Amino acid sequence: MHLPNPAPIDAAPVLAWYDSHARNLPWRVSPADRAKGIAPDPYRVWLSEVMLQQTTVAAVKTYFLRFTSLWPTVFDLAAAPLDAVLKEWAGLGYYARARNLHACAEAVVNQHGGVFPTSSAALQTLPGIGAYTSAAIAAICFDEEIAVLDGNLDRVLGRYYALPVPVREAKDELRAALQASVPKRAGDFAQAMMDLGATICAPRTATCMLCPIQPGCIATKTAAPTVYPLKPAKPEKPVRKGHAFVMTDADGDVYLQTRPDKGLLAKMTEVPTSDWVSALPPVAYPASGDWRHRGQVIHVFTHFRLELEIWSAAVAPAGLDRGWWAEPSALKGEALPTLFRKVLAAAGLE
DNA sequence: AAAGCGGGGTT
DNA sequence: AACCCAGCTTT
Repeated sequence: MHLPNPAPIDAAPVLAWYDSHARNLPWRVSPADRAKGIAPDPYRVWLSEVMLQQTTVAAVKTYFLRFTSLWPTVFDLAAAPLDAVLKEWAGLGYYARARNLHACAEAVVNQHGGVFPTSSAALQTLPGIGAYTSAAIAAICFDEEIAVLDGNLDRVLGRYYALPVPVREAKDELRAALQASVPKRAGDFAQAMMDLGATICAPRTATCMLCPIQPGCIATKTAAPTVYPLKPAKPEKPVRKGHAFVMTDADGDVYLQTRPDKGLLAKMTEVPTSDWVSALPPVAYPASGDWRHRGQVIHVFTHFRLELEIWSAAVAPAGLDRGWWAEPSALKGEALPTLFRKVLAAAGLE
């Protein structure tokens, strides 16, 4: 046990702070409207929460507006082809989220009549909805009195209790301490604590004099509150190298194909590449042509750094039957991850 | 329990 | 250039 008998957080000043300092977000019902009995739309809250998994608010906003414009209800999203969803998700990353999002929409429509379940336990059985997201939806939409523990709260609680070990080693204890603090306004409390972590108790700075829970905070009494939460040592990122081949035909169309069903960037659109390995392999062109080297693209993933040599050529289409030829003007609408947009840009397209 | 899985905003 | 984000799923 790292937190013997932790004191609960006093929710009252947190809610009072939220009433006057809540962020204005496209998927959020303001605390004033919530007090009038206006409830959030579970579809919009769910969509925003999935987009926000490991992704910043700033990056999500435009995607959220685009999705809700194209597909205003869960019925619309469930009826859309997965392909269309992947195209709209392109650039946001973690593409398994988009596949699970579509599967979840289908499950809500086909198994729940288009109505989202109202308990965190039921929500968590749906694709792409785990411990955090189920709690967030249940609290925000239905005021279920449940602890909503995300990366912000890891930091806020790690500091509040001056947690002496990395969060991963005390997750259950933090959740229990938070659970003991949840008030009736559970949804506003969850959002308030996340806003607190995003604005006052930020990763590199803590503006403790403005913090509504400073009185009980242990870290603020120390010389350097931001040393919490303690971080585990990070492993070094390996480098992988390879070649990417941008081919055009006589019409100037570009050769594209779909990535495999599983693994990195699954089912997304790409141009052909070599394997990505630690030592740059000899170049093996996928078709004959006047190949030109177009420089290098560097792209950093979560668990490795990728360095691709970019080659382009006009080729005869014979033997290329796995993919398709796309007009350059149509590239914008393809399900191209950022990596391959960089590759096409290096080859003079896009 | 650990690994795999993107990309960009912020500092 | 490092850090880290409203985490989930698979192994």
